[in-house]
Amino acid sequence: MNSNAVVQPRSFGQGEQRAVSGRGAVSQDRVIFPITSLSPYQNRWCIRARVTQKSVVKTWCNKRGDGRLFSVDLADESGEIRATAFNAESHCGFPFKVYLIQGGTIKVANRQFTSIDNDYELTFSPETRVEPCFDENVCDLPEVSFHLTKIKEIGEISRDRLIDVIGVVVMIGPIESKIARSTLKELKKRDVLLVDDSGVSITLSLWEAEVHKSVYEQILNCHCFRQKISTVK
DNA sequence: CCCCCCCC
Repeated sequence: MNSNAVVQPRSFGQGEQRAVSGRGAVSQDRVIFPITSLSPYQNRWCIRARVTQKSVVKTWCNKRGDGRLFSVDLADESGEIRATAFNAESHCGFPFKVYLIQGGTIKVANRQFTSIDNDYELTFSPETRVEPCFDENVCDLPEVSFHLTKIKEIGEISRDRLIDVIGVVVMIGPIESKIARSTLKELKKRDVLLVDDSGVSITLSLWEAEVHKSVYEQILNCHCFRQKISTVK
């Protein structure tokens, strides 16, 4: 995969302006749609959103093909949406700032891979345009928002949903070495015990690079964790 | 179009 092939989405042209329809916020001559109003049936929209999370650029190779992708979580006053850019649209220099984003495909989100509370997600296309937003009121836009699940309620949530948990690390296990059954690869594993104000504890398993994250070593400090549910013991 | 997340 050649990183030189990475292309920035086109910015709005200088003289290119949209007619203002008379309702909704307006930013840099664009009518702004709330993130929660986006759906597959809505094809003319522009959102004004803050980047609250971003992934590393990931490459994949499987029987369906290969490529690279990058995803960001976007938030405005109405809510959040996950956005993914593939191949030519993927670019890694997306700082945690506010952008006007227009164009792309809205599809049904897979809740297995995001805790964002939105039925849809956005896929960047060659038509997607991204422009830094310079409005004064962008400071009103939310930063990361967690949708917290109480540890006591984790058992009631369907398997394989990604959830947010806030808790205290009360016990840290040793770093262990395991052999993956499928690949026979050696894996580092560490269990920590997490407790919250619902009075219940749960084991949080850390793998590989996660094992070394110092955030888990601060016993009795409070942190937010965005984790996937697997087997509940 | 990713979407793997492993061990006991």
